[in-house]
Amino acid sequence: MSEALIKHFATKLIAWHGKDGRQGLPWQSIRDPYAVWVSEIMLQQTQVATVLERYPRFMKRFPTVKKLATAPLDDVLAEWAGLGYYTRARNLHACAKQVMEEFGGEFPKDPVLLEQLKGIGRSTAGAIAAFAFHERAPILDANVKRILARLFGVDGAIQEKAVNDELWLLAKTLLPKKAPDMPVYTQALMDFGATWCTSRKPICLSGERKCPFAKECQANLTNQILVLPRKVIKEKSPEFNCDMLLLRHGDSVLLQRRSEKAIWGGLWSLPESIWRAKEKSSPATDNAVNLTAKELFKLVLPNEVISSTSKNYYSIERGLDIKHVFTHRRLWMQIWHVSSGSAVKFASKDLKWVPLRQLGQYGLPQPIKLLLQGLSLTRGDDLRN
DNA sequence: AAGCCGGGGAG
DNA sequence: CTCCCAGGCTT
Repeated sequence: MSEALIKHFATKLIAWHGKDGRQGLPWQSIRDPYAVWVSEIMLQQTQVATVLERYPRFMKRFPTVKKLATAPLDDVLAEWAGLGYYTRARNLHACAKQVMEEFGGEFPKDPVLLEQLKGIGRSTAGAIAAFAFHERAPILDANVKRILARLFGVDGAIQEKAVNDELWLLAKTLLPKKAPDMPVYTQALMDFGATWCTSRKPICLSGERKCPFAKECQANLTNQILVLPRKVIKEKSPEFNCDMLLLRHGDSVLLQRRSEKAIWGGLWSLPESIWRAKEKSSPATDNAVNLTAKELFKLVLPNEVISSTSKNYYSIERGLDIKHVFTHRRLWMQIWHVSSGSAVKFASKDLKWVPLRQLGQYGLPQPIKLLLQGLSLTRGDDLRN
């Protein structure tokens, strides 16, 4: 039965980690709760290689929870730009304020209290409690779900509440008895899932190494390694078109702050039309798109007209067609280059002329950042002609 | 329970 | 291309 496995799991896993776990990741040696917290949030749904680049930068810019709490949100978003899931950055900022105001600047060690903070769910609370405070709190991220579903043959879709509850109970049951083992145990779980018990090419199927749980793993014994954890299939993500205005005057480009509720929430981007269900490309629809671009122009600059004859003239021409893939959507962005003879002033604080060389100070969506970087490289081209 | 939110790497 | 991920929040 699995009784023996339950009893010895933590010990065996820690032994595995000593030999084959990942070593030397910068956040592994850290016990400062603030630093642990930042690493846990940044690592959510984000690749280790990416975090290796961005984590030291973030910590250098915001070395303490107080520095983060008192920084302008725009600075935090700018530092977060390119990492995705920007709600994390806004919650990070809000959580820092919470810690300053409600907890006197010190993170609580109780996972139940941690979970009350913005952006910290049950699993992240467990990770922070384990790493920073040696609390016997379980985690249940995608790695752990996969490991447990395979080892104990947990069938049924993991997004079902009953299955999820079962996995949480397992995670809690398997915790090491000694609190001081919590950091290495928690790290071992993540490492084992990330490097050995992987989703597509687990070590037990490649045959290169011998899994320490091979003789006890239910999925292995019943030849269901690639079937578990089971999940419901999601349908193909819908496709959209939209138009974007690349409005330039001299070395500056017009940026618009995005709504916090929208995708890329709170970031600075180009003025953008509504998203339309993707139409087939044809000369006729090309004209329709052009109309949308002109309406968009009218929305941004209600008192101006696109004309090459007036004194402060505007010209419009079709630019790049950029495809961008989200988790649940695919978007084709049609860029429209508009050049103007003068820099119109805007009353709205969400519209702003920004010199190309200052773009680094703004949080931009990744595809827009790349587009504007390309623009900077070819700076000197006169788009007005 | 299902939808929403990014980005990059693996296969 | 598709699938995956150190999830959490909203509906």
